[in-house]
Amino acid sequence: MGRSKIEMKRIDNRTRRQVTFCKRRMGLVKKARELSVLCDANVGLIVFSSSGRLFQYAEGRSMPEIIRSYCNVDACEDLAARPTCVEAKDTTDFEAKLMHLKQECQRLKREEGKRSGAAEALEVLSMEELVCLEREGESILRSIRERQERLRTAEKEESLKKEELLRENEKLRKEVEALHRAKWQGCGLQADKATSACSSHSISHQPSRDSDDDSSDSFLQLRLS
Amino acid sequence: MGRSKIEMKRIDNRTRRQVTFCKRRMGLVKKARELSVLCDANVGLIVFSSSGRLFQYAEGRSMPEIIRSYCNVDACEDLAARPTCVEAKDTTDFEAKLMHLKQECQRLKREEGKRSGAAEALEVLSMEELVCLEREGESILRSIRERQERLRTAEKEESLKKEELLRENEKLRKEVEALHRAKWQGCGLQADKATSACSSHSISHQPSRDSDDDSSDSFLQLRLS
DNA sequence: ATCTATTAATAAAA
DNA sequence: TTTTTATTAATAGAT
Repeated sequence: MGRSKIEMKRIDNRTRRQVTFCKRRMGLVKKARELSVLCDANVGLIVFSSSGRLFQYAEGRSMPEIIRSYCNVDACEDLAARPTCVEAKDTTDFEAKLMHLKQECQRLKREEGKRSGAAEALEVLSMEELVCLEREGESILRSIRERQERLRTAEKEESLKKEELLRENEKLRKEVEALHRAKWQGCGLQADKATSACSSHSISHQPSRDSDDDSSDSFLQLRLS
Repeated sequence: MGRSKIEMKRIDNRTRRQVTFCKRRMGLVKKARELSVLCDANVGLIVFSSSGRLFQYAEGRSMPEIIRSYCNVDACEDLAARPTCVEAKDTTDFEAKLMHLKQECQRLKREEGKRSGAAEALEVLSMEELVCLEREGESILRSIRERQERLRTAEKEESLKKEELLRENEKLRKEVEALHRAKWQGCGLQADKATSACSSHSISHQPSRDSDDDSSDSFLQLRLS
């Protein structure tokens, strides 16, 4: 529902994805509330955005209560079944890895912020850095356009080749037709048979309409000879 | 949406309530899936019908994982306090966090690749995506240039203000000089002393050369009065 | 954030 | 229940 239908896959455009996330998250919460109110149900909704932010909604009872009920009814069995100690083993290792990844993530996000042209990100840059970023952006845009151009050229070539093939096909078809006529003329065969045999071999995009005129001519010639 | 609008309160009719519950529950799950797919989010949905039946839906990760993440971020202290769960919780949680961060990192790297205009990254994009990227790039360049423009304007304003200050300073300096001269004339003091006293108070970037012409006028007027 | 053309969900009926 | 259909609601894209 919207100005156009959208494909059911991850939205590539970052901005579009964020806007959609916000809108649909609100829509989902609204629907959850309606289900809870209309049908007297307990609903718990947990949403983690792709950046890891938590959104939650609980109606009827609090989220912990709902989760407890959930754990009693369903899962948590295997959770409870785990031996008390999976050894707080390489927690430090995990922590180190986490730290490392977090830093990497932050760096990437900063880069992304700069590249996404976010006002706050640009606000802190000096003129020198801005000029550098501008050059970079221009170069990227150039590559994008080059790639587009190459794609377009390739497409054009394809269609040219196809046209060429069609033309050649048409030419050959006519040649074959002519040769067949000449042959029938020699053998005294009828023209209509020849025409049908011919068209079954050629790929033609126009219905063989004017074959009447043509064949009537040759028919006339045949009679005269 | 339906043959008629319905009031937002518990549906009294048991049959109607059940039918609505069934339909809306399915609708809610569909919406949850769509949010998850379109926006790359992790969604967990728990629904208890009024008769206590459990329905659940989890996308992205399993419900226990989502709940564990939820518990870490938010509440559920007493759930975490279960002795059996505590030890297991830590490492699995680290694992979940690691996984999440890794995914985030990968996503960011992919984005960066696209944005950096790397040939390999562009090679795999469709014309549609390329056009989208081009628009994005153009918009970013626009923001960068706008920011540059604003910086330049601010700089220009600064320098104008400075010039203005300089001019005013010069004017004031002359005025003071003239007044001093008038005073010395009254007291019979010598002019050279006054000039030196004056320049020590003013900030001037040009040597006080033409002070003679100006002051000579007022000097003349003073003499006449 | 707000608007609106469109698509999607669904209330009632069958 | 499930399907159909007349309506209302959600929302994609634009502003």
